[in-house]
Amino acid sequence: MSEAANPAGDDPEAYGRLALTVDVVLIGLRGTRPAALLLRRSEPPQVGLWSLPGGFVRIDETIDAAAGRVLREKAGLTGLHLEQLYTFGALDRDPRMRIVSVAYLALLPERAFADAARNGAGLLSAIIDVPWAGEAGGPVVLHPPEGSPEPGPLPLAFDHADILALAMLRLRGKLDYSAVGFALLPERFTLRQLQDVHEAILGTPLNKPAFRRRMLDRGWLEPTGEREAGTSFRPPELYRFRNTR
Amino acid sequence: MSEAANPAGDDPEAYGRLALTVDVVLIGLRGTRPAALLLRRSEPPQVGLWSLPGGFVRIDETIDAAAGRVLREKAGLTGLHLEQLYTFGALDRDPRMRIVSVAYLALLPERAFADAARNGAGLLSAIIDVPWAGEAGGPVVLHPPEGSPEPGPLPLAFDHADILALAMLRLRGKLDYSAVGFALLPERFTLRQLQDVHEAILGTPLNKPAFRRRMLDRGWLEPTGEREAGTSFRPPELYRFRNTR
DNA sequence: GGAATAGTGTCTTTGAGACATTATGGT
DNA sequence: ACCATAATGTCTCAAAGACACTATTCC
Repeated sequence: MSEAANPAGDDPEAYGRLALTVDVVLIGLRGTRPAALLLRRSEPPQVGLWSLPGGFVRIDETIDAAAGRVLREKAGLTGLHLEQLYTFGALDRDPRMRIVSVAYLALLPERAFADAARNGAGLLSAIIDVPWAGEAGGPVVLHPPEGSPEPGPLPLAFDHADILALAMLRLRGKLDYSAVGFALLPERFTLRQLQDVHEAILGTPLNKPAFRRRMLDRGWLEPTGEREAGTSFRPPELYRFRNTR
Repeated sequence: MSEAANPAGDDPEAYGRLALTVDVVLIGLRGTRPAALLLRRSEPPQVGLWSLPGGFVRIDETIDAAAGRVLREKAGLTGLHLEQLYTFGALDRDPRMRIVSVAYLALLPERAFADAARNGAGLLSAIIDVPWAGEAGGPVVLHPPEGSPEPGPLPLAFDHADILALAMLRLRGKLDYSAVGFALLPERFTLRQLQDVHEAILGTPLNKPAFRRRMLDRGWLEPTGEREAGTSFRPPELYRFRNTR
């Protein structure tokens, strides 16, 4: 901020205590559907509801670093696509105290997603159902994975449903002008897998030839010359994401 | 955030003191070029550099409300397009203390922009030159208005050049899939004015028939039936922005 | 050879750019 | 009548959708 006066002079303490946290939306794919990793709250408030992993921002770390730390501590993951989403600052978003939270989006390739769901301290994966035909991006509905004890849609704590909805919207919006799609795939992948990722996030089927043309014309894809093994049909070529820049 | 443990329990004070502010990028048009409203710093640190108007977020107001208050107190403006941009949290962005700042973008129609430049406490308008051919959006250069004492590019304080550059980038990105362009125009305007706005922000000339087709097909424009007065040629029709939703 | 999916060729449709032409108010 | 700009018609071109067809591997 940029007061002409010294901000240490007009004392910020006069404004009262305010805490800053980060909340991280971990998104990956469960087969052909988008999924998120969540924690089930075991303490009040909002016991039993599901929430995003998060933590306080320390005085000696950047907010980006805090998000990275949460990802490491809560999910045991590192080196992933991590981007800032939006900052949520409603007065009553947490009943305990005034908390402003910077939301982040983390994208997990299938392998990391499965690892985190297995090893992460209490992280559970839930299918994300986004019944959104229009641009608005309606309320997000979470379904527990197959064979889970809880049947219905999972209720989210605090304003985390808003955060998750925004994450999906952002993801959808950036999908075809940026390289986010690759962050959900392993290092080598087929064009069909890439198209599956796009279809899962957009929630709509895509035209195959047009999709191939677009992707190949982007110049982001590098053929490896190898082909996928273990198929009972013509094995597709494996591509690699070429990081221009 | 969403600790299973109570966040009041694992004490945020253990993490040290951290201040939260908002900084507002006020953007308008100076004739046919984008311009920003800035303050000249008169106290250390960074005396003489130019900065964005900003202020602390109070314990009892949302961050959106804080941005609105800054706009009102510093520029005497209200009821404008105001949207959150990004949150900046580098450790050394302010030498006095650890400050995390939520940046906002405010769009001013020509009239409000001129009023604020005249009446706002010390606000000065500067032409924004964005030498950005590619998507990256290079460093922003600020030129003082015509006939100003200072000649060269204006230096910005703290990380405000980054914030301004991001604001321009966001504006450019949202220009043709959202209605932000109208926020820089008066209530009634001609298609030529709208095209001028787009050209100023994109920094490139546009094709007239194509632009008209696109805008009219969007369904956002409502002809008023009136025409601009005082022209020495065929007077253009005035349109109004139709707020669907 | 059959099954199944990979990968491509081509026609059509849509939307944008280019450019010229017509329209209209003031002087 | 002339000027200046508004507003539109039309041709071309680029990109996407639709759909059919060929290619390749395993069995």
